[in-house]
Parts: sequence; structure tokens; C-alpha cells
Amino acid sequence: MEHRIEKIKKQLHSQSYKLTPQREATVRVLLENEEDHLSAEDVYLLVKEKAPEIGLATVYRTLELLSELKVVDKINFGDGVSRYDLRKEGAEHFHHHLVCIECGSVEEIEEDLLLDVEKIVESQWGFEVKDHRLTFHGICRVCQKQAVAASSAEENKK
Amino acid sequence: MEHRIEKIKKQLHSQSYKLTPQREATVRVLLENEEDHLSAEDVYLLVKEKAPEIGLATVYRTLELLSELKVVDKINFGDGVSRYDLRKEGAEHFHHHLVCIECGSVEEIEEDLLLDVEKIVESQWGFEVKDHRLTFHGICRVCQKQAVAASSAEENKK
DNA sequence: CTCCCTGCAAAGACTTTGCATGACG
DNA sequence: CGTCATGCAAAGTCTTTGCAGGGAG
Repeated sequence: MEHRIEKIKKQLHSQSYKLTPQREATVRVLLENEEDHLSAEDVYLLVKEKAPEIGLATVYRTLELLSELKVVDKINFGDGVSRYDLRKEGAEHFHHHLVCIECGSVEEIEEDLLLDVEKIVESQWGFEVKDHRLTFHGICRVCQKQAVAASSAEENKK
Repeated sequence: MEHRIEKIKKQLHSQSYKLTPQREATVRVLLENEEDHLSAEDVYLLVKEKAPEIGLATVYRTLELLSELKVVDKINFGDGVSRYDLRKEGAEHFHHHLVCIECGSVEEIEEDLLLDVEKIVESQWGFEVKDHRLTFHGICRVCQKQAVAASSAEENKK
């Protein structure tokens, strides 16, 4: 984990930004919650546990900065909030998401499934693809099982 | 166009909603600007030209309603506003978008390029796909040409 | 008469900004 | 010292809600 912080520090320095304690705390929170898709408010609350004096505005400013540096991706699942997602080590493509419409869980797909599609877009639409956002909405494994369980319970009642 | 309004009217009635004059005016604006990706405010201003007494809240409520009925899709390109996009006749998949990071133009892809990808997601992740959102960010044909023109102008200067 | 719909204004949620203060070289 | 970063509070967006009045059946 430390080396990832070092790396981010270098990225900041290369653009003459500093890794201040607040920024570092924010980055640590993001690293520790890599699986989640935290909103600015979520990050703020978590950072506050370690550095209670931090302000919400600083968190916003830091997330904005990290977003510019492509350290995090800002995403939006359609509820009114922006969420921030750390790019994985070495990944230059933006990972995909599976959002369950039943329970709201969000799963990530690291693998890039769009290589073929991008080729088609480039050749047929003449569009030079730089990045993509792909989200599937549907029913996750867990909720599918529950649906089956519920309907068989229904069966038993008869 | 009239038959599309009729169709929407029936959809509304089937859920015991009415197609009021305000709602109809809103739908007409959406139909007349199918190519664009209007924000609620945009729709409001356009509707106002025909029906000046309409309120912004009604537009929001109508768009929300149409969204529930799957007549329009609510999308979000990362600027802070929701945009509303009419579903095409008979389409049950949500079309894809090409957003140009130079000029901000948005192009649509009707064709469903994700059929194969969805199969993979279903079989390998056990996720039952119901809908998807796919947006590519990159450089559109027009801006690519301008970039070429600009760099050759640069050449000429030498 | 009842229920749904509307306009207006107010409230709300999320995010950005202005400004004085503070850290750092 | 000068610059960049911070915290706080205020201001901004965009969107939703409360409520009284209206309209259709």
C-alpha cells in the first residue's frame, strides 16, 4: 500500500502539487475502501475518523484533483451523487460495473470486455475512443437465488 | 409523429395516468428534439415557447413519469445535469453514446454492440442483465480532422 | 364530489467558491 | 515573503416537495 501512496505522491509532484496530510488521509481512505464506491460525503466521514479537523470542501477539492490526475474515476450511478473509484494498479481502462436493481450492490469487472466493440466504433464511426463507461443494470447472483427461494416458498404454501 | 403520441397516451392510460396538455407539450418537445440530449431546463424552455404557463416542476414531474414508463431514459454525462433521451420506436435496449471530449458533441449508436458482452457477463458473472449504459469518451470525426488541419498548418509555418 | 394534476414558492441535496488563516520552502 | 492549501461559511446548482387552486370525469 505504501508504494501506491508513493506513486501518487510522485504524480502530484510532477504537476507541482503537494501531498498534504489531508490529501494523504483521503488517499488512504480510498485505498482502504477500494471495493466500495464512496461518495464525497462517505470519504469525508471516513477521513474524519483519522483527521477530525478536515473540512468537506477539502475532500471535494482533493477528489477533484485526483480525478484530474486519473488516480480516481468519478462515476455516477444515477442517484444524485458522484462516487469516486480508485483506478487499479496499472489499469488504464476504466473498469465496468454491475449494478443490482434489487439490492443496489455494485460489482466490478476488471477485465476489459470492450476491446472488440471499440475497434468497431473506431472503424465504423470514425470515433477515436479514449475511455469508456459501461454499467449493466440487472439482478445479481444473490438476488437471483433469493427470488428462486421466494418462489419455491410460495410453491410450498399451496 | 402523431401515432407515437397516441402510443404514449395509451401507455399512460394503462397505468391510469392522463396525457394532460402540459404532458403532451413536453412529449412533443422531446419528439421534435430526438437527436439532442436535453436537460430538464432545456425541455422547460422549449415547452415554454408553446405553453408559457407551464412550470419547471411539472416538467420534472413529467420527465420522471416518462422515465418510469420507459418512454425516456435518464442519462448523465458527468456534468451535473440529468438529460432525457427518448427511446426509439420499438427499441428495448438503451442506445450507446459517443461523447467528444473536444467539442462536447454527442452521437448515438442505435445498433446493439453489447450482445456478446452481455452473454459473457451472464455466464461468467452470473449476473442477469436487464439494461446497460455504455458511453465512449474520445474524439469525434470532426475534431480529428481539425487536429490534422491544425498540425499541418503548424507544419506550414516552419 | 373526488381524484389527479398543476404552478408557485420554498425547501432540500450536493457541490463549489470566497476569504482569511496557516503551512512550507 | 510568496505561493499553494485549508477550514469555514456562504453561495450556487439542480431537483424535489408542500400546498392551495383547477380541471376532468
